[in-house]
Amino acid sequence: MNKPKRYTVTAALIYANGPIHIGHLAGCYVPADVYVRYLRAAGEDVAFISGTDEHGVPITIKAKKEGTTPQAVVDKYYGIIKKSFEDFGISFDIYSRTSKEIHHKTSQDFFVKMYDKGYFDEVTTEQYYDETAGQFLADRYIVGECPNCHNPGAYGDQCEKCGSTLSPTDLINPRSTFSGSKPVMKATNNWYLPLDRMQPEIEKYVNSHPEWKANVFGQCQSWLKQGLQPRAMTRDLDWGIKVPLKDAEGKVLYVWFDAPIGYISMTKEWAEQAGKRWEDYWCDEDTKLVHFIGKDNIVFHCIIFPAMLMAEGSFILADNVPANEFMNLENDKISTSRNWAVWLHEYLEEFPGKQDVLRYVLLANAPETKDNDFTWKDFQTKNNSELVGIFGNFVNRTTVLTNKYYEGVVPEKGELTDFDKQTLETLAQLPGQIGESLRNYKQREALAGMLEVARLGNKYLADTEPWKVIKQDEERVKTIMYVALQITATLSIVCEPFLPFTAEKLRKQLNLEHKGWSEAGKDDLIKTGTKIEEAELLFEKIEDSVVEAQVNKLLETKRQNELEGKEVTPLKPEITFDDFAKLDIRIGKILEAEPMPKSKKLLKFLIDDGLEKRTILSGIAEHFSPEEMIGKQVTFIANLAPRKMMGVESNGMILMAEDKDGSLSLLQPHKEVWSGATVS
RNA sequence: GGCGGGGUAGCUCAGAUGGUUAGAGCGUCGGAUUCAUAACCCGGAGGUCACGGGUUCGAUUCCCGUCCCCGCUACCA
Repeated sequence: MNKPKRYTVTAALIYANGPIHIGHLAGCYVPADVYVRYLRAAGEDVAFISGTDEHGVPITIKAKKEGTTPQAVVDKYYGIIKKSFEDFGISFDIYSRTSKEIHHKTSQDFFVKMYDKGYFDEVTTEQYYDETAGQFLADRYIVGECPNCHNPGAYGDQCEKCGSTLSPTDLINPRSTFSGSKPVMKATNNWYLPLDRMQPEIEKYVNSHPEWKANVFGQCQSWLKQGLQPRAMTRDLDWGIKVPLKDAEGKVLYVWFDAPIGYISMTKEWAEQAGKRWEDYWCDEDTKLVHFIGKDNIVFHCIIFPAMLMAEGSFILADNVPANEFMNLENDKISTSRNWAVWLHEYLEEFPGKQDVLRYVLLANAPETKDNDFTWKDFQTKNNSELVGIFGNFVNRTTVLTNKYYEGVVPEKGELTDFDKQTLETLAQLPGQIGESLRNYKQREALAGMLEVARLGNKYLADTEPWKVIKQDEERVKTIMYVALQITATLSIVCEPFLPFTAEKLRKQLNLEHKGWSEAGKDDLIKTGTKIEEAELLFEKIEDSVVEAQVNKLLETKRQNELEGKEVTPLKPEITFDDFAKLDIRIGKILEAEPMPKSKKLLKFLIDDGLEKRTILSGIAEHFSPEEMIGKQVTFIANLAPRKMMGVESNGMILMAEDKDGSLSLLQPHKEVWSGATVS
């Protein structure tokens, strides 16, 4: 697009059911903030919008677990999350929430408009219904026995023990978590967005943006190739935004329908406060809309939300969706449930005032093209060698010398040498380069450019050696310090998007006003005669013991996880001896083993059961190789009804014990027995 | 298995519509220096650009195949 008149920048609406960690910051919020701070410094008109997403089933479950209300849950986390963002200098123009009245109304209007235009298909499906509680049950509200691993506490969407993805109808003996009663199937109507019919338009949109990052564009192509499916935009639930139609009692908008509309309703809220027209930011072709998100949201922001916007008809579509990949922590995936994370509120307690250090490290290592790793060792190194050694040190050298030679007053500029001119020329070019990188979402490159300014300063001082020259030529030193001070002044501008707290400190130290990006690089930013403050360190070293303590904390978490990670599965209901006697459990010997073609999990075994050779399939390919299984004695259920999987009939089931860490062990007799031995 | 992303220096990562010596930071080794938080500055070493084929005058960059890692998706009696 041509030069936009204004920018609407959104950062993902975070789900209000937990605090936030460095992964959120690295993947989405710091990049968004850097982009926005740069645009503002460059004089652009920007609206920076985000908030919490407060609807959906997981929040109701969390409330139930904690014995409180969904509203109490979202109130609590809205507060915590908002504070974390403020603490880290994420400069939203508004940080709101989807529980606001204006959001409910905006979402409903949006829905009605699509409805009136005939965009939805009304579809009747059979869903589980709890007659005692008088409500339909979301998948998560149904528990039962997992058909795969027979864990009795599997949920309707997933068994957390074996990881299988389930549908509620797969569960054996389903029960409602509300009343414990057995749910019944009941017909219900919901409204579907026919993404399948809209595919051509969506494809046209996506394909008009080949400049999107490879991970984003590729992910979209993956979805499009598989073919889009109609998607329900309403749910039978009582927590959320009411479906604004007659005969829609007990139905709410699907959380992924209302959440992105939150960007619009929050813009409205902000515009009202700020005296702006929200339409300028959402309905004007000259506005550039950019969504910052993590890679888990790509499909919603690049396909579903644009489809909704197209259907509604009055809005612009995103010009770019610069999604980052994920940030790992010490070689392991960040996980809230396993407490494998650096929580922002904890970080600030342990590293008070060091927001910029974390911002810097997360940016320097931002997962722009692939998943990246955050390690405390690297955190220390980046702090000590780059922020302290290069950035802080240069500023300190300059301010110390200025105070020493001139009592803190910026000296006059004399005759410039060729080297001075060359340095100032380089200085003049860097801000433009950094800005260019930022506009292209190359933030790591931009950050390196920022540090390059400090490097330029260090080199300038090393080459001009004012501490030596002062002994022979005092006049010359004035010019040298003048030039060095100009570099610090430019630094205070170009570091601002990345290190806002440091920028503020530096400006104070130099007694410099807040200046725009276009001023950066000029050779008279800080005027002769300006009094600067005493040198004060911008960053301090981080000692080995401090990062070791953090690593130990994580190791402790790991130990805790191993201890607590698995709970012993509760006992199943009592059975009689006759029930047991129905099972025919035997020992057999594996004669042949081979992987099932086209399957990641299944192995195919030929087993000698004493009577004959039978084929058994088992989903253990991720734990055992076929070779190591051959010749082993195994325990299996011999009279289980045959079942065909991937075209091959399986006659029985091999028994395994699952250890705490999820690894599997064969159940074997303690000395070799004959094939066909029965177990009783 | 399908679809997508990735496999480049000890580490973390850039890059190339195919073209003379493949880059950065950190680490390491050596030098210089003392204004500065033992910081800074200069220089060296270190890569068969996952592997095997193909197209080409020439490929690490394009094509095909294989292997490995990550995500989504299917299979898990």
